[in-house]
Amino acid sequence: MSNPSHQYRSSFLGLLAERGQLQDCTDAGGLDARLQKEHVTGYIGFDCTAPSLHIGSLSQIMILRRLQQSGHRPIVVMGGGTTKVGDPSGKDDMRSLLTNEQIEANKQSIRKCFERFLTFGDGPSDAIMVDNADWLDKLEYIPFLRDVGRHFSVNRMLTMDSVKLRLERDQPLSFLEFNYMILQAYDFVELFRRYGCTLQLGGSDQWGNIVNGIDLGRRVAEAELFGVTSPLITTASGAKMGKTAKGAVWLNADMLSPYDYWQFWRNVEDADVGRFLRLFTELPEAEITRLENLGGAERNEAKKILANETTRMLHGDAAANDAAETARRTFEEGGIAEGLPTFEIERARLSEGLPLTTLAQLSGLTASSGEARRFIQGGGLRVNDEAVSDVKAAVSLADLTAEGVIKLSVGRKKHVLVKPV
RNA sequence: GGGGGAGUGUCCCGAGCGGCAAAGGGGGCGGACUGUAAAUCCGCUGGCUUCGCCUUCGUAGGUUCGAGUCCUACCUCCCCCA
Repeated sequence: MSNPSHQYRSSFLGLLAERGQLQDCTDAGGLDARLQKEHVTGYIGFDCTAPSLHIGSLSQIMILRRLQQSGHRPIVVMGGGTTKVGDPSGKDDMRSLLTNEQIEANKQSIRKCFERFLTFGDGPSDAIMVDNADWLDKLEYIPFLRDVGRHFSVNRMLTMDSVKLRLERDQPLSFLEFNYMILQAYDFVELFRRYGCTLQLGGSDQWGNIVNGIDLGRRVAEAELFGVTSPLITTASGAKMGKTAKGAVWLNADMLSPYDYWQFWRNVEDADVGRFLRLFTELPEAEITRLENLGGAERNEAKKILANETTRMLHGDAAANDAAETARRTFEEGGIAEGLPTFEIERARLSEGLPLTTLAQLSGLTASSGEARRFIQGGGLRVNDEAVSDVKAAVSLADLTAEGVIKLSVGRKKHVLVKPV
């Protein structure tokens, strides 16, 4: 249920609604009033299951940013504690357990990217970052059960989607994971006590966890807490956001280059452009309306703007400009742009002549020489923009272009420059 | 504790009388068509020094000329009984 923005008086809820990031809300009227009259502290928790967040989390990050822009205080909660337990929501099978060392390393790696989206500090609307391991690790089992566990009915826990879906599909659910919702609920209460946090935000799959936290807060702390969820973001064709052939679309530059990040946004489906501009940029509504109504090939202009804006926000102006320029030269001029991935090889090896399949594999263009062979057979591999048909073709210094490199390509979009050294 | 069932190509789902690099989907990638889009059609979707060799079907052994397929033990999960 998407609510028209005019229903809300507070700038924050109005903004979320306008941007398509409002799915559900507990006591919308009460929260709306609260947001108008005081600084509200709100949080979102992030798992530490990987060394980087990916764009599946980007909508959540944008929500925290919008919370801050609306004058409120965001808390980024790193799930250093809850990741040790594993959230069963939306997953069919049990995740393999990460070691404490892995979780800690992931946490350190993830935290950096928030600085690009939020302003941290000590002011009333400055963001703070905390790790729920700070309090979860120290819990004592029996006292915790008596203080918190008694407020949870197993009967009701079994009806929560995260649990119910597993059971219905005969998928295993360990007792460890079963506890996740209790810990997340407890997080909310702990954040209320420590920071006066009264709002939890999250994806729609977190609704149950959020409501549990609100209930628990009322029971153990007489707190009036609120919850807001945002829609699960999918592409127009229904796929989950962010999976590509190479894997997830990571936010950390060392996991996915700014150029590839830019390309991801440049290549979204037509039908997604307007929605993504609203979700992932801060362009004004009027401009987005104009862009999404561009027809035919002009739609590409809207995609470039989407790519520029999203890349700029994550990686900065310089990286976004570089990516755009590299793309322009590669695709619009069909030329050779320095921004493309470059592979260096000893001049001597090249002078002897090297099988193309080997070079494609070495340079990382293809995963194996066998894959390179298949691409050649399928007419998908090019040297200096010319298709190669001979599986046994060799490459040598004679293939250097005027720029002194050899451009290898697979498909329209994947290129590597081979440079002799 | 007892009985029954399941684990297949490291993207997923899923067939598989002892001859299997292993059916079929989905997804992905490449080609054609386009606008670096969608839809459609075609092809590919273990590795290598490729007329051949090597590694794969939960783990470890065994039977066999030959095992994903049979036997034994173990691990994990599901269901039923206690």
